[in-house]
Amino acid sequence: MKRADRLFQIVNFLQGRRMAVTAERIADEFDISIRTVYRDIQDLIITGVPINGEAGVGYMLDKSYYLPPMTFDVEELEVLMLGAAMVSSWTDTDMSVSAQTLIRKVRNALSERDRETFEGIALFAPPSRARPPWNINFSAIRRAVRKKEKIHLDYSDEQGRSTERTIRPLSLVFVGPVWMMLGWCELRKDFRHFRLDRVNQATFTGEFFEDTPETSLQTYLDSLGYCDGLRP
Amino acid sequence: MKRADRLFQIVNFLQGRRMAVTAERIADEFDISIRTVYRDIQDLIITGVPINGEAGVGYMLDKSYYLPPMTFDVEELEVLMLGAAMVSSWTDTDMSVSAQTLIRKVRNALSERDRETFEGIALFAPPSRARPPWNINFSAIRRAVRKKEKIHLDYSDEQGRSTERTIRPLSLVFVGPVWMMLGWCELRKDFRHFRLDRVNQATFTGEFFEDTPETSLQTYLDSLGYCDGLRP
DNA sequence: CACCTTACTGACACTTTTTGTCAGCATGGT
DNA sequence: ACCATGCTGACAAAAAGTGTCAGTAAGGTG
Repeated sequence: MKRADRLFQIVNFLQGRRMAVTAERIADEFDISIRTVYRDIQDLIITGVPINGEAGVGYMLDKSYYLPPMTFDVEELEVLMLGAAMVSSWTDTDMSVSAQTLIRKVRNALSERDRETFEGIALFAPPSRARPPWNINFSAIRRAVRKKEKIHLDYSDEQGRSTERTIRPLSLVFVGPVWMMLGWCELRKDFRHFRLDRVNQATFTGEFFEDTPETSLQTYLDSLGYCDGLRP
Repeated sequence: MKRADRLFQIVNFLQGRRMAVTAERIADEFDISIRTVYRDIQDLIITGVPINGEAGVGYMLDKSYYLPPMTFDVEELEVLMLGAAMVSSWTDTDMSVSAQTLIRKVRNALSERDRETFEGIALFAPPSRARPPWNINFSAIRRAVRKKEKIHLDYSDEQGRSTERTIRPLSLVFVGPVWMMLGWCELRKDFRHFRLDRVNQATFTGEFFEDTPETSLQTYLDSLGYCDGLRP
């Protein structure tokens, strides 16, 4: 079991470094010889962990997230499947594709018999009627949230008046059939939310922001007393 | 690597048998000695796989689903988190709890740095307004779908007329803010769907059904030309 | 180009882990 | 009481993992 453990740890070690790591560094870390590192890495790759090695550089893990072996009960796995199906129905094409991939991956990991259990638990009528169409890239917004990149918005308010402002995107909020972006508005100096279907144009500024005590998502949540576990 | 592989396979082997399996049976299957089986099982348990052994009986895996180590890209993991959050907001309490558990499990499995990436991607306003409340147990219906147990329904149709019928539950369908149950109606001898918020009473009959070519979910889907990947 | 760094491979002796065998105890079911 | 089975300890044999060394290939840099 010693080796198996080490293999997990190596993945963990590689994960969360944006620079390449040399075999020597790994050997030092785990107190093993470089030769053994090469052997370990090879076995990891065989197992399907997406590690890339380059001579003269080192090792890098593909920007991917490694989950160790886990067990779920029926309900949890059902949530996973249901959730992915819902996402597939209610977001944009890019994400829908990812949702399908996720579902396929997980299904394939189950034994034949278990797969049947999750057959047809839930279907989703496409929300084409109810959902107002938006014309900005959903995926791009999620990326901006992750990277904390400011967005310049051309937005129509309830009265149809068009305004422009720069906001710090903090989160996406799904309220009915409508997606909204929650952000800190630099114009109003306050939290605001923007319906995606009312955004005329979104420009990604390439400017990044840091959370401050006044502008952080946490602050907003606290101000709502939003502690009921609805946060992902 | 041989042993690590076998450990996975043993879990796979245990999974999907409702009767207990003896160590001897496992030893035969993998062509190893019984002693080794005991050692393997112990290591699996240490790793967290929920295996129960009883003297005089054999081994049983808790009704749980084991996922081998997997890698996801950002998008896929985001779908998982988003989906679970959506399920948490839009289904009943039981399932909401499972959704929270799922989210917690996955978050814990990620490295500290990665966790931040998935902070606050999406929030969900509780759908209390839009969603008509239902008074039957969502979880129980899902169980009936899984077990293929007939349900006796007291249902109010669009005109408010109350009818009773026995149906074979096939799937749950989420159409807007509304959940519906898709089933084969034994009264009408056809597929029908029933809004959960219009169900007055549901009785689980304890009677089970087998899919037939005429009454299967697949048949229904085929009749719709429903092949756009929206199925979980 | 020369030179350095690093990934990668093969071979072989050495070390550690895994395995099978055997012997015995504990427990659940009949 | 008896059987089937889980579970543990000990020890030698088998297998897998490891370090060392020697060498090749592929990036990067001056």
